[in-house]
Amino acid sequence: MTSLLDGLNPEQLAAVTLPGQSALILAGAGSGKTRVLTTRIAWLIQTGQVSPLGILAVTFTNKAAKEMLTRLTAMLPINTRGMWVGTFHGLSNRLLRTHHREAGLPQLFQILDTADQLSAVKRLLKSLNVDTEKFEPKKVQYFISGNKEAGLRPQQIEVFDPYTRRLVEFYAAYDEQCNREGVVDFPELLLRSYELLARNDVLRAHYQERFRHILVDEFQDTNRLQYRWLKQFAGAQSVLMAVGDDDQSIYAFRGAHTGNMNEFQRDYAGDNVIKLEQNYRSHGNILDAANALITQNQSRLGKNLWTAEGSGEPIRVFEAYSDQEEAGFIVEEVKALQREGTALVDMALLYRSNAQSRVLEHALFSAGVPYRVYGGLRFFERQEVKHALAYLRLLANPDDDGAFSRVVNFPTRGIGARTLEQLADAAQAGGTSLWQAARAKADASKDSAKGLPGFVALMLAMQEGTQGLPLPEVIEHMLHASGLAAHYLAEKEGADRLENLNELINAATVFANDPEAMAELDEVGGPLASFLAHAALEAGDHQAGAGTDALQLMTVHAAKGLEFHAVFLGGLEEGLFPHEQSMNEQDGIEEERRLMYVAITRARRRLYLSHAQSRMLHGQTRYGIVSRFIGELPPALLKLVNTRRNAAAPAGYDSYVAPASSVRSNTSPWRIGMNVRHAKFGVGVVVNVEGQGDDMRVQINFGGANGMKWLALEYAKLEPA
DNA sequence: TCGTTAACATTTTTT
DNA sequence: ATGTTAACGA
Repeated sequence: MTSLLDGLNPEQLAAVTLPGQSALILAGAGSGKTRVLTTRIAWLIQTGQVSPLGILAVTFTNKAAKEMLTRLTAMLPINTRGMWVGTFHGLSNRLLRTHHREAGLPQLFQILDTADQLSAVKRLLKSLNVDTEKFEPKKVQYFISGNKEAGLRPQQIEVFDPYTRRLVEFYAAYDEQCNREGVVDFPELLLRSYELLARNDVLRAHYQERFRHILVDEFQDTNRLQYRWLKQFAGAQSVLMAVGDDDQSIYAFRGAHTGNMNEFQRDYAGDNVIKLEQNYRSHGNILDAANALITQNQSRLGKNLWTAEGSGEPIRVFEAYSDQEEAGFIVEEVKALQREGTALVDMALLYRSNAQSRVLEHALFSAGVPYRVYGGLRFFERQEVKHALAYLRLLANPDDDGAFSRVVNFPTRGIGARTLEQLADAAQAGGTSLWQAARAKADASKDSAKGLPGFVALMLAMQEGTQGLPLPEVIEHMLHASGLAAHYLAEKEGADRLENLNELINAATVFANDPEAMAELDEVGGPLASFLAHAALEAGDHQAGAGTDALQLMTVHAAKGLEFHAVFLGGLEEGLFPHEQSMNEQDGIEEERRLMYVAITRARRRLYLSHAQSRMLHGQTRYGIVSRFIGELPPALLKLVNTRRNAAAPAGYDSYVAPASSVRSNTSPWRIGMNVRHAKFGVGVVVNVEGQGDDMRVQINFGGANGMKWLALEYAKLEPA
């Protein structure tokens, strides 16, 4: 009989079977972290140390939670229903639905995503007549969310200046608005849950008694509030296991607090720290490079990856003249690897920022290489889907002013800014929601066919018409009754949007038939509310093309947790990677270096690093020098593979150790402001110069009929005039 | 109310 | 270069 424990290395085994004590697991990249986590849960259950209901397992992404459940059901013949395995937000949602009264929330509270939250802030600032030049909505939103994530309510924030005082007032008013409307933003889900347990001794005791084993994934990414949230669930006999890798902490910019790892040691684990350092993913050279790089960071707990496999191939470095040449090189290599039998899905093009994908996409498209770009707009974030969801939200909770504002005049039904302003005033005066105010107004009005009364009639009819219908039919009814379907049908470019709306019905059908998903949320508010929560908490994979063999394009951030046979990392230039914005930030370079570490450790067998001397950025050519990170890798592991020139690498590859002088001075004879003569266009003045050497081109104003011209110096015959 | 234009900003991202 | 949003005029 095979055991769960078969095939684990000694450290993994120690982590999986650790008896009754809390521990911190430092799990390096590719060290079998997820396996340890799921095997431990399975082992605890199988050996009868805990019932499935006694487990609390928390992840960051829905994907990770799903993966954990899938692996768990493969290992154990148990029903995962009712088990608390999920994301911080998903579990908070469950807690708050169950105890909505104690938490001071309506049962059907709606969840605001980041965009909804921003429009709520805008609406608030408008109602307070705030000058949005002085207080940008984005900044106010950032302030509110930031403080919530630090666990702070308005009255707990220390104020030293009038500006902050104002922000705190907005925060308080914003909370009031949300309470009035029955909506909850992302950080509020956590803060509300935390406060609920912190204040309610009975509830806290209940959950602490229940959860004997608490496990957290990606612990290095937790923020302060998440850690405090966890601590509320941990009772005297709870055993905690936090799994993380400080070297892969790349989300400090959004509030992740690596200090949590030290605090966790102090609070729970003590010396109980297990390091998983054996890597099952990459060949030796790749790991040596990663180790050498990350050693340069000062603040780390310390860890060194090793592998039982051989060194493998050297890391290939390509130095391009331009981003275009870089892209061309990558495409050629990809095609060569494909010819040798590597599937495209097993190769990835990684970059620091999304803007870099454009050139790559262009080159791939021209070469006919299928590719798939990750990131970008997700399904539930699309405009048409948001409109549809807003109608549904309004059906579930008419007092949701955000949803009301979004659709009251969409599709347009002749309700202008004037009307809405009056409505907002009336609502504010009467202390009611927009919907209530609109109803009052409609009742007083004679003509109920159009305008605001028309909208009120529409919603009332919709409420009635959807009564008792199954979820997909509710949506279908809404799409037609609201006029959304007709609107996008009439629109020139509306076909895609219509398709997405149909896809929404599909999603609802799938959701309504998925016992797991329904079981999770159905008990707490009905299918519509469950579906809306699902839409808010799980933005939806931008699927399409799954299953086909396509090259993978994504940012380094998005690649975390993934692995590929071959990885191409482009744009290794100072200012781009490390990003220039990071240089001003506290510990910015160290986070960039961790990011580089993540990128390197994605590769199983082959790793390409490339950089370009010139690159189009924001419509201008920028000249960059090679990233310091290449210089931080042991030269012996690198191989320069430029084929077009420098067929052989320069001795010792020293130029990378001291990246000094790639910046060229502008030696061109053509300068801005200079008068020049052209054979055909006559005399003009140089207004702009771009590029280097043969690539150089100048913009000249010839005036009159010829006007502005861009001329390539390689071809245009110019002389000073 | 709607369509056009000017201004603007532009690292990374999940929930 | 490019996409998005705010302001403006028909």
